Amino acid sequence: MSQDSSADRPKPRERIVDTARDLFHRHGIRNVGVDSIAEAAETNKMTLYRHFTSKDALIVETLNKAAQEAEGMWHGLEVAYPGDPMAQLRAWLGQAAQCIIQDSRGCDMANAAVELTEDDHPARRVIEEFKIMQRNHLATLCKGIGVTQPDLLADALFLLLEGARVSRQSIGAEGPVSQFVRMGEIIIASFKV
Amino acid sequence: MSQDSSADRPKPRERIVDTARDLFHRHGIRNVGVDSIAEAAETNKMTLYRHFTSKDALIVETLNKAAQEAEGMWHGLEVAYPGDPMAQLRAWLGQAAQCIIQDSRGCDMANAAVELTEDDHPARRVIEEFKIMQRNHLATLCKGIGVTQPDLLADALFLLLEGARVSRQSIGAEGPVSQFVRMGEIIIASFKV
DNA sequence: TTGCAATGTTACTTACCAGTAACACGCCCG
DNA sequence: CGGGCGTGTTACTGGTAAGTAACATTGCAA
Repeated sequence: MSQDSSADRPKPRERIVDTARDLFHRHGIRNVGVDSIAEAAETNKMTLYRHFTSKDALIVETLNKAAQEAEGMWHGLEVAYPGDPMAQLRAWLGQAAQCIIQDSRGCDMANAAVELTEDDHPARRVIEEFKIMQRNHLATLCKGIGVTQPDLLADALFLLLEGARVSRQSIGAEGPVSQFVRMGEIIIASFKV
Repeated sequence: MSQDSSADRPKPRERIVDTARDLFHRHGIRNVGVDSIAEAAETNKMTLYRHFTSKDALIVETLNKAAQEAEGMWHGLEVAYPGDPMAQLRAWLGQAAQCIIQDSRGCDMANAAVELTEDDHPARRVIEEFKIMQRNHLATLCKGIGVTQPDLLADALFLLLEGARVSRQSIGAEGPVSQFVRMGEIIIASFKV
């Protein structure tokens, strides 16, 4: 064991990314300085800048990590209900609802798009690709449950989730957001046959 | 006529609010400084601070003005199709679609909620009240078109619009957003009887 | 015309933040 | 044991942003 209090904690780079994700998520990207990140990650600004060329590069890295986790979530659904897209879709609905209720700060990707308004910001590319992937995952499931307009259903569910996550931040969890699962089920049912 | 080039332009206070709204909308609140606002409003920082005690106060004022305009929009719908809630709802759907397509920057209220993360920020109260009003307006229309679950329909349409406006900023106008009107009509139809 | 009220101008303070320089330390591998 | 490599520390630069002070100007109204 090292003389440090926390023996086997991750390396600085990983701590920085994880801490930055958490702080960005809770307070917003523009409201968090690199100094705070370094301090919260129990390291310092120099080490941060040895791993990332700029704050923007760190932002991109945190979004990439978020995208990676999301991919894992989709994979998890497929593993949990193999060959049963309807079950996967229901599970997705439930997980999304849980996420919305528990977390008041919405989707990091969508929030980043709101905060980073420069057209050529490197994060915008990551955000767009991520959202396209999410929609495609949904579309794949919808194509497997036997509806006449799977793409349109996927779009509807996509917008429903986007709306719920952003509304959670403005109108709270007791408004329309609380009906998320019911609405999802009704929309799915209305597309059947 | 005054010796100024533009003869009968609004007073500084109004110019400041309008300019701030525009800049906040286009670039995000945190990305716009009071100096830029004053300059773009063709006045100066001192005059700005004589009318508003702080940047936060100006933010609140811009959101209030946005809320006021939105109320005018709802009133316009009622005037255009008096006693015909279904026509008002369709017109609302069309106007919202127009707004989403033409403007890439989403809803000022929702965006402000993303940027202003402090729980006690004075703007959060304005934002929440505004969103509740929007949902109530929708619910009023839905109660007039003869559906079994008007509140649930209102919630669905509310989230649909919220999702479309926020998605416009991440995935663009050619994705799920492009199906906004169709999805709105399908959802309304699915709630009928 | 006088005089007040709103506006304009310049300059300043204070604070924060992104990014860098120079140097010191400690740990692991050979 | 020695030498890097990653890390820590301090201090700094340059820029920007919120907010204020003091003074000049304009315009309207009595």
